[in-house]
Amino acid sequence: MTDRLPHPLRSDALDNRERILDAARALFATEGLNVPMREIARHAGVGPATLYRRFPTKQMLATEAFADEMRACHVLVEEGLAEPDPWRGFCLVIEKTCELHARSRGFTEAFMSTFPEAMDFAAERAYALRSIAELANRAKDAGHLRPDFVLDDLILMLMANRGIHTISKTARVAASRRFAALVIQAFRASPQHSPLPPVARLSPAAPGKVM
Amino acid sequence: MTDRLPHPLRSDALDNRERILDAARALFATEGLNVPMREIARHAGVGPATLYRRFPTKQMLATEAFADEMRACHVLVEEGLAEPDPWRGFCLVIEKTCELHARSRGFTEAFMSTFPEAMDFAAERAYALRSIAELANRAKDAGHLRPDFVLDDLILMLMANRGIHTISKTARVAASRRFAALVIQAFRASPQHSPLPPVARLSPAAPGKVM
DNA sequence: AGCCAACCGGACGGGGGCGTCCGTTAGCGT
DNA sequence: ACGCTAACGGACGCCCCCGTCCGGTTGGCT
Repeated sequence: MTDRLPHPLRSDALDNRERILDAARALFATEGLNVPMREIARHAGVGPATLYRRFPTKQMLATEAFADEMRACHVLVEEGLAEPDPWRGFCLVIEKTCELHARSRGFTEAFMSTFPEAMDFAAERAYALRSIAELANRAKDAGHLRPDFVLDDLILMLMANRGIHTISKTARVAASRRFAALVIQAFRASPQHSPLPPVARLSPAAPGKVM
Repeated sequence: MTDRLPHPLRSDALDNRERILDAARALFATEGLNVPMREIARHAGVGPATLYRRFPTKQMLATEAFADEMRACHVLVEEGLAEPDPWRGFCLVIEKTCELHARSRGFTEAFMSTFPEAMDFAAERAYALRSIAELANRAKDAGHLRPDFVLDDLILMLMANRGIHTISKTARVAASRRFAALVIQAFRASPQHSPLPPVARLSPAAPGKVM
């Protein structure tokens, strides 16, 4: 599940690889994607060359390091879709997504910023967005989601949730929980809401050099 | 209104000073506070030494560069307070604040992150928050703002609004307008909202090195 | 046990930002 | 018109990060 045929990797190499991934996960989570490669290497007790040998580019490292989160994201969306009540499913997805993103600063950055080069995340992200759009439409039909909701609003919320990455981790997941609740309140259909200002195209987001 | 007595500044020096501030405003707005000092100098058509002579630290430069925004922020809050309907005033403050922050990435960073060292912004920020708290209480009493709103929720929203700084400026102010509308919807008192998750302490925000 | 290839990490050169020094230029007061 | 001095900016040394090369080490197979 990890590598292809070319080399089964020697035992010490495989051990290092694992320690590198652990260090990367920890540092990406707390510091974001901008941690120096060498810092990761140091933290893993490994020379810079070894790090570069295993993961020639930071992108490849990030892809492997965030595989778990990526899977969690996929699962979370499917759970939302499976929920019989679409509005409940929609809420679940928002809550879980906010929490997931609150837990790792690096994951948020990787997930949000369509990478400079092609990124495996893009496909997964597209899948998630498509599924949520489906869910949103069902929730609208059921009359629980405000009719003027558009998918870009969700992206807006994800970008916004990204903004809370300036506080300690514990406070952050608490904050993002409350944030999710407020977001849900904002999206809930209500007799008293006034028309929303027009949407802005967000999708071709220029991420401005993340890696 | 600009400098103290020690030196009335020579004409060319004053001219350079002005061009530096212009460049700083432009670059801070688009690139954020992390632009290299030299880039500002280059953009102003000035040597690095001149820049450092006028503004020994980036913090001083930022303080001067954002004086207008700071004033605008002050005025905006006072307008909100002056509004006869507190809920309307509250909404106005949110809308205007979001727009103000959407217009300059650097201002958001400066305003939000209690600077590493003491910052003149802190006082202004404290004033704004105090005033908004006052406004919020009035809006609660009038029954338009949800009773479980706390000031930290507003900070949360500001931090979130900061998250949208990854898109082009035009799209950004549109996005932040819509964001503000959604935020207002989230804060409005409503019979159907469920209890919010507990707040997290945000104020002693560890900004993690901004300058 | 012994060998070989896979693997390791220290060291190197390049690039960029930082804050400061100093020889030169030019504003301004007489 | 002249000179004094504030003001200028190119150049310097420092540090950190980047990605790669190479001589020494060690796992694993025979």
